[in-house]
Parts: sequence; C-alpha cells; structure tokens
Amino acid sequence: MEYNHKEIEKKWQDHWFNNKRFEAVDFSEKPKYYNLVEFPYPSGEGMHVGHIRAYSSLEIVSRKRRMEGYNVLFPIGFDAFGLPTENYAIKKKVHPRIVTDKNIEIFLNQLKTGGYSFDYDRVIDTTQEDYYRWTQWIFVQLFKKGMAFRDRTFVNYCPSCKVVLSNEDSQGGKCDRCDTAVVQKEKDVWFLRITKHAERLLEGLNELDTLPRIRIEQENWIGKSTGAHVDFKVKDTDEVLQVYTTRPDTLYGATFMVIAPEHHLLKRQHDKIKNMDAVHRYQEEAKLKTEFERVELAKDKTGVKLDGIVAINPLNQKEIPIFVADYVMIGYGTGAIMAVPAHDSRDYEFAKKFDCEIVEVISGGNVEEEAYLATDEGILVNSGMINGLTVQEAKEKIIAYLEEKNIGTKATNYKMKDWAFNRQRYWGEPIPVIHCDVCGMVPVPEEDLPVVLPEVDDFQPGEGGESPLASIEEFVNTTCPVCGQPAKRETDTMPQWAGSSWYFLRYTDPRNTKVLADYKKLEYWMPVDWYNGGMEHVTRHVIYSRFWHQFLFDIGVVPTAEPYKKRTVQGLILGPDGDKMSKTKGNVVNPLTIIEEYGADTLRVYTLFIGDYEQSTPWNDNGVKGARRFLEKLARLETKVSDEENQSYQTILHKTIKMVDEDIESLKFNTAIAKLMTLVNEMGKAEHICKTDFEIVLKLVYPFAPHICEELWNGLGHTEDMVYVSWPTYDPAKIVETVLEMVVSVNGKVRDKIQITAEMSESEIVELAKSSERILELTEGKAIRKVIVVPNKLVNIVV
RNA sequence: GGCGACGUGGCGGAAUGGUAGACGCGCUGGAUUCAAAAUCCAGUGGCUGCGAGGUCGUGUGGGUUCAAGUCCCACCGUCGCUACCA
Repeated sequence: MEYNHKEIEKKWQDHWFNNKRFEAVDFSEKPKYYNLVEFPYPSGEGMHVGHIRAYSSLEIVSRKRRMEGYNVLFPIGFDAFGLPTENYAIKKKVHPRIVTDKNIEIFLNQLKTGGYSFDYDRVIDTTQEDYYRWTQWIFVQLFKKGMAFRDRTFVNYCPSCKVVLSNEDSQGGKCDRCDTAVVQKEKDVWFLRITKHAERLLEGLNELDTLPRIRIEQENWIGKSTGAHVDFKVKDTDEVLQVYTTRPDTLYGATFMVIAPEHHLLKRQHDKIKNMDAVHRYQEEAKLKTEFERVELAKDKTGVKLDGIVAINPLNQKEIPIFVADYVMIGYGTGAIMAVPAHDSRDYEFAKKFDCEIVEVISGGNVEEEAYLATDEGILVNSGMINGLTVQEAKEKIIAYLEEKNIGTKATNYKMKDWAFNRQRYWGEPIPVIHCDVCGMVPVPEEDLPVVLPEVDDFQPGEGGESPLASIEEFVNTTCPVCGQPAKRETDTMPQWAGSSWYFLRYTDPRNTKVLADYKKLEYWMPVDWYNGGMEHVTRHVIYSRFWHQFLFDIGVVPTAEPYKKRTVQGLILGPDGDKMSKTKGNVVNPLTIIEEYGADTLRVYTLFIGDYEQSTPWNDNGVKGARRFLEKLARLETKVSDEENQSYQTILHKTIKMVDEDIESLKFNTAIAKLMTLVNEMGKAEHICKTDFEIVLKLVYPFAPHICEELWNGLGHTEDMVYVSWPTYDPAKIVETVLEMVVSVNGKVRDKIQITAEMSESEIVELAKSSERILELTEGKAIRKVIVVPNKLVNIVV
C-alpha cells in the first residue's frame, strides 16, 4: 500500500463524521463511560500542539473503550467568553459574536482534521444564549441561597485591562492576561461564598482518583489550619481585638500586637489614637503599594505604633503595644495577630526593627540570635501554667483554659477566600440582578432569563472600571420584577470561570430548553469517569467547578455529590529550544503543518511518543520522522499477510497486547508505542504474517493512528469500520516463555547467563548456575556463603 | 521563605529493589543505486585489551541491602505551584 496520508485521512474522516460513528447514545444498554477534556478557548490562533497532546490521551482511551463495548461520551465545546476576543473586537471593530463563531468553526475543522472522535453533535459554546441562560440560572440559585453577595472591599485591579481581578487571576501581583502590576482599589463587587464549602471541597478529594501532587496542590490552595481565636482586651475601652493563631501555646510570649492597615479598630478607636495622622499616612502608603511591592519588597518591615491605646495579654495581664503594619493581611484570619517575636521570624524581624520585647517561651533555640521555630520538640518556659509541657500539651491546655474563661476558642481557618465573581467588561454573562430602590437587589425572574447582552457600538470598558454595559441606557433601565418601580440592572458580567464551572453537565443534554440538563440523563452519564486537563487548572477551575457541583447537588439539580471520578494532567510540550512555546519567542510548532506534511496519525503518535505524558518535554522535528516511519513499516506488513498460521512471533504478540492495554490505562503512551514499534519490527522479520494476527496489530495501533488502520483493515476485506470492533485480549498461555535466560551474578556483578526451561526447579537452576565455567573460575577456592534466586531473573552467588 | 516534582548516552526518553540505557532521533560502516533520496543489514556510554574479557558509569557525598537509577539522610542544581497565611 502506498501511504498517501492526505487521501486516506480525508476518506476516513468523511466516513466517520458523516455517519456519526462517535455518537454517544443516551440510555444505551451498554455500560457508559464519560471522558472529559478541558474545552478550549477559541482563539484566533486556532489549534496548538498543546491541544493535540491534551486531547490525545482520552481520545486513545475513548477509542479503546468503544472497542471494549462501552457507550462512550467524549464531548467537546468552547469556553468562548473572555478578554482576547473582546480585545480583538475592540481593535478590529468586529463584534465578538462574529469573531467567536468564526474561530469556533475553524477550530472544529482542525479537530476533525486531527481525527478526534468527539461527538460533534454535542458541541456547546458558553457564549450562546441557550447556554449562558443556565449559567445565569445557577447564579440566581446561588443568590437566592445567600451564596452570592455583594461587598465593598479592596480588590485587585488591573489598570491596563481596567478590570477587577480575583486573587487567582492576579497571582504574584501581576495581571494574568497582560502582566501589568495590579493595584488595590476599593469597590463594590460580587462574591461567591465558596469558603462555606471549604471543608467539603477538602473531604471530596478523598473520593477523587488522582496523583498525590494534584491532591496536595488543591489541599494547599484550600489551606486549612487549626489553632485558636484569642480575644485581647484593649485597655480602657470595650474593644476586643480578636486574633487567629496556630500557636496558642506561645501566648505568654506575645509581647505586642499587629493589625492590618485596613483593620476596623482604627476607625472605631479613632478618637483615642493620638497619632492618627501618621496612621492615615501609613494607610495611604499601603493602599498605593502594588501587590508586588508589598510582597517582593517586603524584606524591610514597616509599621506605625498606635499611640494612646494598648492591649492586655489575657494570660499574664501585661500591657502590650499595638502596631499597624502591612505584613498583616486583612483578608486572612481576623486581620490582626498576636506577635510572638521569639518564635516567629516575621514578628522577630519586626521586633528588632521597632525595639519590642522578645520573650522566649520555648526552650531549645537562641532567641538572642534568631526566632526559634520549634513545632514539636521543645519545652515551654516563662509560661506560667504551661511551664514544662510539650508544645502539643501546651496547645491543648491553653485552648481549654481560653474556652473556660470565655476569652477564646479552638478555631479552624482556611487560606481560600470567597470567590470574587465579576468583570467589568462586555464579553461575559451579565449578572442577572436588578437594583431597586425599594426592594433592594432582586434576582431576574427565571422565566426572563437569559439577560441577553445588548448590541453595542463600543466595547471599550469605562475609565473608572465600569462595565461598557453601564453606559447603555436601554439595558440599564428596567423595572423591578417585584414592585414594578423603575430600577436598574446590574452591569457587571461574570468572570470566565463561570461558564466552565458546569459545562460537563450540559454535554449530557446540550439542547435542553427546560432545565440545564435532564435529571435522568445526568443520572445516566454522571459522574465524569475520567477528566484530563492542565496542571494550571487543578487549583482554580477544578475547585470552582466542584463547588458549583456541590451546590447544585444540594438543591437537587444533579445526582452526584462530586462531578469527577478521576483526574489526570498532561505535561506541556515545550518549544524545540526547551522553553515554553510562545509567539514572542518564536518557538511555536504549528500542528497543521505537521498534519499537512506527515498526516494526523503521525502527529498523534509523535505527541504521545515524545515522552512521559505527565511530564513536560521539548518538541523535536526529527522525532516526527520516526513516528511516520513506524506507520510506514506497519503498512508494509500488509504485503506479508497470508492465511497460514505463524508461531514465530506469538509470544511477543500476546505480551504486547497485555502491555499496551496496561500502558494505555496508566497514561504510559510513550512506552505503549515503543512496544508496538518493537512488535512491528519483529513481525517485519517474519516470512509471512497470519491475517488474524495482523488484525490484532491493527486493533492495537488503531486508537493511536486510526486512519491508516482503517485503511489497512479495509484492505483486508472488511466492510465494517473499526470503531466498534472488539479490543484484543491476550492468551495467558502464550506469554509464558518456554526457554528463557537467567543472569548469574557473583557478589552482585553479572558474570554469566544460563538458559533454563520453565520446568526446571530452583535447585536445578542453582546447580546449573554454579557449574558454569565462568562462575567456577570466580568461585574456585572460595566458600559460597549465600545464593539468592529471583525466579526467571537471576541467580546471585555471594562468596 | 513554604509545598511539590525532577536530575540517566550526542538528543527525547526506558527500567514491579534484580542484566542500566527499551523505543525513537542522530551518527558510523555496509547493501541497493549511474548517483541520491527512500529502504534494508550491522554497530553506537567512557576507559582498557588483538581477543574472550576487564573496569568505571544514572547531579554530589554518605547509609540500608546478597543486590540501589530505584529506598533513607545531607547537599547542589533545574522546573512547577504558592507566598509576610499568623
């Protein structure tokens, strides 16, 4: 067969897609299997080799599952709201709707060119009204249950994108989109009460089949810690300054307190604080600092001592000063800390600079030199009732004491904050809320959904961080659905994470106009059996979507408590230079040129052969040729096919069936392909190949390189395509080697090899090993102290 | 700073504690060809030896073990995530 990839691939793609060969069937009798890959953002760049790699894993698994007799749901869609499209629309003066539709069409064609076996009848697009209607519907439910609320706080604001960013989108003090330094801005914004689910999000991880590093990253993100809330009285006031600490055992060492610049105490005790001018100046400075300055340039501690008020240490009744300093964050714990300089490096640094008392309360270090951070070992000193106790004992005793005296409680805290849920841009789901002077905030009635994005001429965001929707009077002005009075619409839109937080549900019933998805269909398809995606989405998207899913479960909309059974991640494909692919570095590999030159089968095989699937690895153009050669060798086997049986390759054939099966299930595609290459090389040496054996090889290669396999399968005279032919199983009898080689080593060094047969006993093997000429030379005149036999592997003789 | 992963030929990478370097790329030699491409065959970690072989070798230094790339400890380096988290 001449390998004309263009012709073959076109032919089979037309056949599959025109005949809907990958259609997922609702309520089929077959067992269901739901494979999910993260849906792409339809950028103008189109498909990237990263997409190929990301989708290929479950593409392989989906093809294999169909052959194994499953009813497979393997869907694809588009997460199409977001800034790049909007920015492009602003620049080129084209409506984002037009840009999005065009990009989606291109992307879908590219996916088909790659031969991906998605069910293309279930394609969804988060920007379509019939989709975001349900995104808004979920928001309304969240709002009704008090899970969505509005609050005035300092938010991360990108002066370039003119957008309020969540903490997740402004990591490292830089805007996720444009890298501009983020500043703090006070604003009324929407939040989702995800912190209420912190514990459940943590517990749900126990049910998730995933790698430890993936689970740990999520656990760290949620950031649970345990300790105590402790109340400190502020002298001569009714004020109680509450702190959160993980180290209540060090309470006797608390020699001063620090509150965040935004702490409400400053406003409340305004009159008593004598140096309020200095405090105000400090607050202003802190506000102007970007996140970057606050974190990266934090080497030097700054702060202002409050003049006029002091706190009382509740254990020893000592008066201790209160400082304002920006090393304490308003958003974590209570925004105030008890400072224990002897045993916390930040407090130590601050105490040294501001000349505060340092009292050692845990022995073992040298607090003259540095903070002693002992956690487990170490005995309490200078600590009244807990002297002599271990840290653990002291913690328990102090908490009991605090609770008894009613000045503190055992407490749990989470790093995770409520989810800042808003954008001030055009291309997003309008938040379906109406502001009425009489009734307050009222959700848009469900029958009025969706709140449709209005047509506008200018998508440019307002200078003050206002949404472009705010300037459209026909949109803003409405009537209150409760009292009928004139009212105004909310003009914020949702962040991009919204549409992706439930998309996997919509795939089960993508055209439903009554509910987000039919409950019976959800019961049939959910949960997602296997979800593959990027490491970068493990902490944000996965947690957000689990939160929404848990909420939807609580209100009876979905049948499972957790959405995903298994989560895996793919490693990045780096540029040929080993750097992350980027347009600016000019090291981007375009998958379409590879498909053009070598074919989709080659591209698919190469992107999986390139290295460990879960590890990052650089692209290598030469490697592509190897993948292509493999397929050519496979095609050449066709010429050797006969009806006659051939025993010469049976062992390796059946071993390969076993290993390829196992490797696919454990994402070891690189070794699966290596073993298939070995098999094809071996069978190439045979005089003739039995037709049924060649069929097995085609079935094994099919998930990786389906087009050429279909062609060869067809060439054998089959009229039915390979999509639902049965996956091969190995014959256990055939993988047992009758004659095999064992290594004989002396003191762990390999010295000889012996041929044994499967029937030989261990003592026979040892005798054979000892009597080998090479071994006799080495053991002559020495006493054999020990002989270790590892069945079918080696004999080690210790002298 | 914290958490995590990783470190193996010229390159990408294989190795349930049991023959280190599977498989691929590249390279060398040969066959084929008028020649080339393609294809096929052989070889391909270092040092050493005519040779059978010997010896060293998985970032560095220790340890456990009959046996360590693999397990443990320390250090060095690279990458990812996170970050004054109290």
